[in-house]
Amino acid sequence: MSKSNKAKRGIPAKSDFNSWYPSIVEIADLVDKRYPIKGMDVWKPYGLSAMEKIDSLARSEMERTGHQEYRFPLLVPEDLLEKENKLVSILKAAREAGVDPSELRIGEEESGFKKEVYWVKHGGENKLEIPMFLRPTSETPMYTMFSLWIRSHADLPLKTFQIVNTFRYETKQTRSFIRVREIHFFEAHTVHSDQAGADKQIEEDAEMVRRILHELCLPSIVSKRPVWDTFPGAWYTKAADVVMPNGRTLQVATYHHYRDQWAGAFDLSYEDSEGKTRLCHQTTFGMSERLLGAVVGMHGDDNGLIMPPAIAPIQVVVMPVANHRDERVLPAVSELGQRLTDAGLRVKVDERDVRPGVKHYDWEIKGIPLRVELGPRDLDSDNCVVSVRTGGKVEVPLSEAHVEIVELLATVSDELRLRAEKITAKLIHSVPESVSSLSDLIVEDGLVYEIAFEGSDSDAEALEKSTGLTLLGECDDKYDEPRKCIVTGKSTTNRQYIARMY
RNA sequence: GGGCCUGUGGGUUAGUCUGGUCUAUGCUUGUUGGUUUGGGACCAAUAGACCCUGGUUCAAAUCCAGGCAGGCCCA
Repeated sequence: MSKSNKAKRGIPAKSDFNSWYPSIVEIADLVDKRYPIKGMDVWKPYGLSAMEKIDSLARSEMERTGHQEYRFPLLVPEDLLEKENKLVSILKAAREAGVDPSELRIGEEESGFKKEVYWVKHGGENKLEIPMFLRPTSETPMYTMFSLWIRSHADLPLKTFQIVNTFRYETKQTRSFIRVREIHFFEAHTVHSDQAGADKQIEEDAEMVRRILHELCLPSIVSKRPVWDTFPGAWYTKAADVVMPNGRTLQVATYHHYRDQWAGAFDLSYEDSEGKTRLCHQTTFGMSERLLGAVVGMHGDDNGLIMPPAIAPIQVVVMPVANHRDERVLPAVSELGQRLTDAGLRVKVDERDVRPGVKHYDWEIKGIPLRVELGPRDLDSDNCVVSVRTGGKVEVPLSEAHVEIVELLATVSDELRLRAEKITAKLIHSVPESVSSLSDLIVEDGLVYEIAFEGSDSDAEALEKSTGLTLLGECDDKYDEPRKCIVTGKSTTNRQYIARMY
């Protein structure tokens, strides 16, 4: 017992986030990174279960808003990409023609995913006439089919989604859940008869993101991405970013308004009620396992993960204590376990023959919100002891346990939200108006900066160059009073954030 | 795209510079048995590794070449 300072299974301190994160995902048994391809982890049951809970949140949002689940093929023939490439280059040309050359960003390379996808070029020994690639996202395969399905205004709106794996050939450093080569991806694609329908869809997407992030107890910054960071072919892109404890932002959700740009490329049109052919308007909405990455990174602590109750694979662990001394214990434990299960909770009864301390540490590392101990002393006093993962122990009357534990879970969620807000607030530095030029802006590593900014592409580039940070875009949350833009001095209510992005 | 570095049991690590004493070290983990059991118990026994291919040499974990895998830095 004098060894209580023994390293907790080698978990580095969370303050050293860049070592803590990769360690914890393996120690908590979410994934095994030893598979011999970088960026492709093996999902272990615990991690997979947490991810499935997140998927369920997304599915229930989809159901609530009238989307239907599909599943499209993994392989895409190369020639389908031509439509997409043509679209992207047309848009690019249009943008360039309408914009002052001095405002153009250099380095916008040729469009398409060619370099970022995995290619399938052989079938057995034979070279394929038309190579195929593994989907990096599914616009191309889906819209090809949509154009067959949609003929009349009665077919609209078409609201679809799928949860599938997508692939990107990442050459940069990979990190579990955050930057991977095989992505557990959620994508919703909708088709509308006019822009107003798509506009409404974007609002609905925003609302869904808010609701999901609320369940995950994650605060976020929602911004409209700058033009150069807009998804290829999109009219505009909005994204939700979560600030990780090391001050880097993690994009966890995006939604794109395509207007009728993609529809033009994929011949997505319908006959309206007057018999006229019109182009469709489209949106997409994407999320991924990054949500789990954000949960891990935001809520975990020196002792391991902390799972938000909404997605905790196990919400309550019930463990017998000193059952070798008292035969009443085991029956009481299984009765309590059953009662909690009947109350709709995800419960695990841990009857392993190991010391209680081992069980506590095991479940603590995995971030189980509540641990219930039940032993002879508790039986004598008609109580049980509940250890709360966010801190503290509570004695709860046995007869009321199923009610009180549900309430305690809610307090864990509240506490996580509170902590996450605090962590985020500490990481965001609001640049005061007195800092009125770029040269006065001193950037410290590990922080996100909030600034008033309204300028051209080249102003933005200057801003990014001088700070070494990336502009997230126009935040949805505007300033109440106009402020001076930090680059141009123009008066604006545009709140923007600059940060190192993952 | 350019440069640098690394590869030893499940994890971590010593040995590599200077080839032989390596039949490869420590910790941790696993397994078995016993004593234990209200927050990481103890004792004993036991299992488990030099990335791959080739070269140099009497002799290679160690030196050389290539491959594969991984990491880091800069554009």
